[in-house]
Amino acid sequence: MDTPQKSVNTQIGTPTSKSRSEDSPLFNYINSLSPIKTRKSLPIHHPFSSLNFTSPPSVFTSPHLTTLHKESRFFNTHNSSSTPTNPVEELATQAEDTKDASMEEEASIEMNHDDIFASPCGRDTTDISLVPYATRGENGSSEDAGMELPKMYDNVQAKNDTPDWENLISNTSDILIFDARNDSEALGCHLMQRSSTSEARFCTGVEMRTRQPELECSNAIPNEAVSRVRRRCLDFETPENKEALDENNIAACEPSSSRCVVPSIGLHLNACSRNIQVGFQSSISTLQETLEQTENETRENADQDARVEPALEELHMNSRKKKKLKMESGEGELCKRCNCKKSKCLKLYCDCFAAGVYCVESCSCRDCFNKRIHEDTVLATRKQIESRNPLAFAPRVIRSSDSVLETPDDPSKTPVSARHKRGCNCKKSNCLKKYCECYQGGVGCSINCRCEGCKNAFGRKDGSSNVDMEAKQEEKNEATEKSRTAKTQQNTEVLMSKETSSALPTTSLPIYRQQQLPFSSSKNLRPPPQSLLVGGSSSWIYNSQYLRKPDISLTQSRIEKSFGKLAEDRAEEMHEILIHSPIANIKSVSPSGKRVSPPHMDSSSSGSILGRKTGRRKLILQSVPSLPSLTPQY
DNA sequence: GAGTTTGAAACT
DNA sequence: CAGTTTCAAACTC
Repeated sequence: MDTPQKSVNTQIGTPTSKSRSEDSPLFNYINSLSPIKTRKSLPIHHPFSSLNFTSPPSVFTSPHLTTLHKESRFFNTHNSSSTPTNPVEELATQAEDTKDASMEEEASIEMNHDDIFASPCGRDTTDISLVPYATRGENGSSEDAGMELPKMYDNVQAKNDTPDWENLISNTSDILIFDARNDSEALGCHLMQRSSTSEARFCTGVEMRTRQPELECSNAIPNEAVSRVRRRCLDFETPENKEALDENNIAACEPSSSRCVVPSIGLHLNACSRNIQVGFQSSISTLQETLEQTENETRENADQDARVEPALEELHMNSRKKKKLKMESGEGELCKRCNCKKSKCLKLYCDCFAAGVYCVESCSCRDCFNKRIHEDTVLATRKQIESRNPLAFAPRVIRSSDSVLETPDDPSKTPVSARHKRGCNCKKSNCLKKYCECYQGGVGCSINCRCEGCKNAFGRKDGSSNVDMEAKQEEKNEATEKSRTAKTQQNTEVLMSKETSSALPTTSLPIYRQQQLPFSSSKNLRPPPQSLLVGGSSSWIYNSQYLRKPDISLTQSRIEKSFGKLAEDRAEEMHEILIHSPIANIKSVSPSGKRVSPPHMDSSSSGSILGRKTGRRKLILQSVPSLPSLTPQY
């Protein structure tokens, strides 16, 4: 199948240089003398041909191979940049801010594994927060199932990149036509690639191919640009910064820093979102021009969001009044501040700890051990808690249609787009106050809940949810969806750039699964502000005030929304990995059974999920063997 | 800001 | 597994 493509690629790969030389009498003469010389030039003219030949479209390619392939691809690409006639390289050059950036790319790429496996807190902020705790267990054991995720990322990414290059070659003409008007555009396209890549990450091989047309633009730019973006995201995670952060054991919400995140299984957007925000902010500065192009649309989206928001906003009005005070003090809700007195911030009582982040100076906790200096203690404690409940640090709120799959046999299940995984146990609050985790998470109660007198505004346990509100939201969603679809057709580039914004975080989150945006793409349902954040108590990060920011901040909010979804997905993924991995034997249900209801555990639901996401799930389980880390653990 | 309420988390 | 205790956030005044 690839053969014809190869030949075509070979033909169109270097049209200009070839035509010149081959037409020259000198060439003919040389050719007659020594064909070897002619061949010798081929690698130069077809720097990507070999890549094309080695492209393994198979989804089930060994991760090892794909990883290696990816690396080799990168270096090939990098080497190819020395070929001055390479149009790709020209575009890459355009996309380069500095030459140093390109040099950093190698480090960036190579840092991936490092970031994933090695660093605990600091350098990792973005990545490690999403790395399963098991991934870097204290002994660095690779037996943990969590290890699979980073590899999966590499695997899939490599698989994705490969088709990109295939496409790149096959669409050389497009490359030549493509004219990135500026760096931002180029990067934007690249980011688009990242987005598409990330989306395709969970597609089957066939799906990935079908998506390729969307990648044409990105094909015009080598992965260096992408890597550079990633690198930029990691700029905040340099050892220097980490040192600085670690010294004070804070990171928190200072704009220039990232909050230290406890490496964990948890998907704690409390930290992640912030990290993403910080990291992406850097990228945004580079992509500002691109974003300006999308600003109008972004504002429109903001308006759309605003239209959905009020109903939900009311529900949180009271709490916002108080939170506003925090916001005014500059802290806001982007970072959680705990107030623990007795738990030493080493129990799930502590929001910071539960969110997988270290406490910060602004916390009011006492005898806090949830600090980097006590990393060992923190990790040990986390491990202990996870041994008791593997999902202890997993998001509590599961959003999107997955929720339907959680309890497919539940007729009373409300169409709310998210569910609390374990369900609440409210007795007196009627699930109308933030005591209720469901309500706090902005989701309706479900059959998993054991609440009494449920009046959850987001959906009652008995199914008599706030249908009107949801129906309206659904209508708005559909309308928004249609309008966006139209916009997409009108201006694919811009939209892709926007989507890219959402996808970018995952570029610096190597192991993250990425799907559709939680509420913007497939469903524009604006979640309750707090529900945007999975991870229970961390939800509040997404306050509407933050989300309401138009321009770039809004884009960032989309990132965070995306991340919320990612976190959920990741949690599910972890969940499944837990199910299918050796540690699945760990009791995934709490002793009482009331805290940890494993909605995915039952055969029907898990089967449904697997059925729906069979491709990637099986890919996770089957194509990613337990391989030792390629990089040092520290 | 102090005190109360609440329900999750932890413990027995 | 059920009941109890502990805990900190949410809430009220």
